[in-house]
Amino acid sequence: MTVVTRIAPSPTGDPHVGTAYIGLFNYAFAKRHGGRFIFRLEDTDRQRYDAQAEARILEMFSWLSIAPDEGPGIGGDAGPYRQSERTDIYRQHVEQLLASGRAYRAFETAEELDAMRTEQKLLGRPLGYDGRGRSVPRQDQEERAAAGEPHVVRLLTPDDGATVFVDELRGEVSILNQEIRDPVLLKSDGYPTYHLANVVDDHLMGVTHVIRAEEWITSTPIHVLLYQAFGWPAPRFVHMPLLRNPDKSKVSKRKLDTSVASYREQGILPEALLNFLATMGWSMADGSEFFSVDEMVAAFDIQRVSLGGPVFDLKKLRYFNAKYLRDLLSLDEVARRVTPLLEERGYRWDDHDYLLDVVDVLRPRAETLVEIADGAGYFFTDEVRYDDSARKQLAGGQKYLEDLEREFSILEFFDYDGVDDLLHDYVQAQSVGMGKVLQPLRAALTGTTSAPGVTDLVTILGKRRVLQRIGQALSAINQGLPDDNPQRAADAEKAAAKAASAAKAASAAKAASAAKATSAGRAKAAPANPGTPATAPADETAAAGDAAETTAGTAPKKGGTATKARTTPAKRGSPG
RNA sequence: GGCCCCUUCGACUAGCGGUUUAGGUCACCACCCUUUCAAGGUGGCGGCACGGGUUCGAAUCCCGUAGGGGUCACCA
Repeated sequence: MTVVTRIAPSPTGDPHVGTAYIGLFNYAFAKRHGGRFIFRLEDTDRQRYDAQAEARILEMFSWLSIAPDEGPGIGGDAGPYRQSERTDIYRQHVEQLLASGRAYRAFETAEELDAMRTEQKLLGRPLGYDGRGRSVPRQDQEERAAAGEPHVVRLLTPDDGATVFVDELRGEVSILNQEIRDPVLLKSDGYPTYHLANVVDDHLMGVTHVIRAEEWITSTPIHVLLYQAFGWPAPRFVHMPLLRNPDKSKVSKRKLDTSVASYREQGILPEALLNFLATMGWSMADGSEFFSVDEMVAAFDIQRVSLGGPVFDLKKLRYFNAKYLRDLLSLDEVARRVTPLLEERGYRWDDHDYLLDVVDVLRPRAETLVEIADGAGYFFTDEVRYDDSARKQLAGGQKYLEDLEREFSILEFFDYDGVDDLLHDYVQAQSVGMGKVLQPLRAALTGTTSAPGVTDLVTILGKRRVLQRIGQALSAINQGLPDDNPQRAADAEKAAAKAASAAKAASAAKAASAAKATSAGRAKAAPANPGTPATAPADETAAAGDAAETTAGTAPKKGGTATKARTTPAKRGSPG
């Protein structure tokens, strides 16, 4: 018997992490046993139906590389795979149950059922359908149905005893039949309910293992009863623990971001999401925590699912993502994936090695693709904005910047070692701390004080841009560091506006208000340095690459940062 | 509330009667490295929900209690 599993989402909102989660385990189980994984659309709720959803869910699985073997738009022998296209099948099966007396037509209106529930609540009685429709004679049921009276079809369930099934992870689960209240099989709109469609389809599609979320556990007896009513063997059941919000309730978009597309937009990698999801309630026997889907499949054992509901922890997801970004994926791969994000921001470069250098120094400091792209600005545009800490450094670094401008301009070998030696020599000659000199330089180069190593920055940016930026910084210093902080400028603008409105009252205030507006305007109009997004200086990068030949084999410095050891064009040894 | 499921550090988990002074990871803290920020290294904090049994021996088995979750729709 070949194993067949399925993922059966309903096309409602955004593709959900829970769907990805259950899909992953169904996929892993099927593949581990050489079986098939089916995608089936449970679109029987016409009220909540979202026409976009099907394509988006499929797109999600495609992004995750969890490929169904059968499904809508994919094909397969057991189609159609949209339940809305199988209504005839369900109707036939309902007829069968009606004929055998295992189901009956019920004519209560929604209002009547509401009233029933209200009464039950009032009397403190157990909630649920009380089976009142059972007493309508079959003859009457058929006549009323034939006359076009709206109705549903309900499964006739036993009142006594219990229905037992085996959950592969929990063992026997037994539920008293009195808890099962003649569930609706066919709705008055002619569409089947989940229970009917699910059982009929799982049977017809040859599903051998139903792997679904724990929330289904209490309705499994309904399904078991249905299989019995049809005279079919039931599949095996596996109920996965429910993913949880931080407060332990089941994941919901009210309390957590449950949209896979949203994580994708945030720069989460599919590999990381999957790996993270895999560790929710499951672990590798050898204890490894980083593994691909293929590795998971190869080692998959459903019995290693743990039953406590795992909390979906954003921090850990981001950690996994960061791990993939800096260690598990190749530099080339990461570069390939940030490329569209950089292009979106209008950044251009014409030397692929330049991109690699940039990504190489940025990725250990980022947790998502978006963070890499967001932090890459100063590598692609000369419009450097100085933040508060940067201006502080600049203010005290004028002399060093002037010196370095001169030194760099006469530096012949503008590669990692050349720059590094120059910097060290200079700092030593000044007999000051490294930070004293390098922080102002970093600020001039990037506009921030938290950035990659200065030697890396200088080497990657290249001589021309380094000199240009130092020049820009020096003129900014000379102009008294005009305030180009966007936040501050905005604040100033706001203050000016406020002052302006206040000025209406008092003419005496007019002059002051005008002055303020002027200063705010100047601040706003004084970006540190005009400039357009520039192209990476390919020549300089290439020059650095050439020099790399001599140092390519250099072992990482002891105690040095990993970044420095393998980062720079020089060290990476990429001839332009 | 009835029924069902679950219960190891704040979070994810390893553990399936003795190899355990309960291991790993994230988070957090400290230190190291260090030109900033990261990364990395080292160390630390912190847990078997509780109570009974069974057993020579229990985190591991049983019962009870407590807690958490799910479910009680013509939604899935």
